[in-house]
Amino acid sequence: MQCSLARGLELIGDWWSPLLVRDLYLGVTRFDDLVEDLGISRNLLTRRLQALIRNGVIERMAYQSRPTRYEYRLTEAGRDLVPVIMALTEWGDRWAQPKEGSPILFTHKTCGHRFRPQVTCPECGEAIRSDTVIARPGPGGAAKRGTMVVAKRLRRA
Amino acid sequence: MQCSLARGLELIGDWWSPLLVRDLYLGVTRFDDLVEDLGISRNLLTRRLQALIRNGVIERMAYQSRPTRYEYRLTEAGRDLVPVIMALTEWGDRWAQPKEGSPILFTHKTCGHRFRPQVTCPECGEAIRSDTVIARPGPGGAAKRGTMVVAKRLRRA
DNA sequence: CTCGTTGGTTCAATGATTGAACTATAATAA
DNA sequence: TTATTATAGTTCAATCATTGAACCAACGAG
Repeated sequence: MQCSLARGLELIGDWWSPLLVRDLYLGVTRFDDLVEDLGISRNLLTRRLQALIRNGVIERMAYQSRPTRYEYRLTEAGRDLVPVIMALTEWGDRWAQPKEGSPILFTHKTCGHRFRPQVTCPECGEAIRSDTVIARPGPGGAAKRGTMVVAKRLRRA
Repeated sequence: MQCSLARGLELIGDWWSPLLVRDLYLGVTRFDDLVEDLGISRNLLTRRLQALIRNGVIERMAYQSRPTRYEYRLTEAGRDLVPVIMALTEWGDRWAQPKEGSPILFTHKTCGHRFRPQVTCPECGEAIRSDTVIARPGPGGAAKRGTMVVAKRLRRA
């Protein structure tokens, strides 16, 4: 597919990948811990980890030898994905919150405040909303699968 | 599952839902247009749309009668998801870009600038990074499926 | 020399997804 | 009148992904 979203989803667009990235970020980095934490079946975990490695989001490293044991780490691309996942978590928190309250809270080291992640425009610093953004086709925009109708419509608008 | 991310993913955590939300946002709102644009099979589109309606992300509205024809619209929850999807698109653009360049560009109506969506801390306005955030369990944090190990680890840290 | 720990693999059963063909309603054109 | 087109789906068989449970292998500790 042509669009950045679809290509992003090709890398991490299944049910488990975002949860795996979150767990690795939070320090749950070993096979058996991931199985226990997420309740994912072991063979699927193997496949998902391999796919994420292929896609450059995580890497597998030995943390000891004799016997060799491995853990999984986020790559730069993986770490770069973490804020996006936090924004999604925040959305989940707003629209699908359990009665007990937020299961997770974020604190920003830099400023020391507890905060809720927000997607903003870096030019003016304001939070963006669906009705304050105009989307237009870029140099790579084409009418392929995933943007057949969208590409036409963006060009018209 | 307990965590906000997992509950968010329960609402839109499959391959097609983010693409559907994006298309609805961009004005591709009709069944046949969605099929054409995304190349999704028709029966699956039916099921995904129904699921998104059940989950409160979109709604189905007649846009004409004789014959009655329907289109799909984002609800408030759906519109609130759009910035998150833009952030994910931006990530896809950074890490899985095609040689042709960005397929899509965003302009902020409010300030008039072309921009790349960024996830920030609203307290200090800075972009957040995986290493400048501390995650801690909130009032609803519990050691259930999806946070078995994570909950323990967060409490310790 | 057996047990526990870690990091997997294998396999059968189930569920999701695909692709193609088909249906229904009404407006419009010949 | 009848044929055609547009929209919004449904149905069905085949394939693919996911689940759950059991099994395997390397090594260290008791």
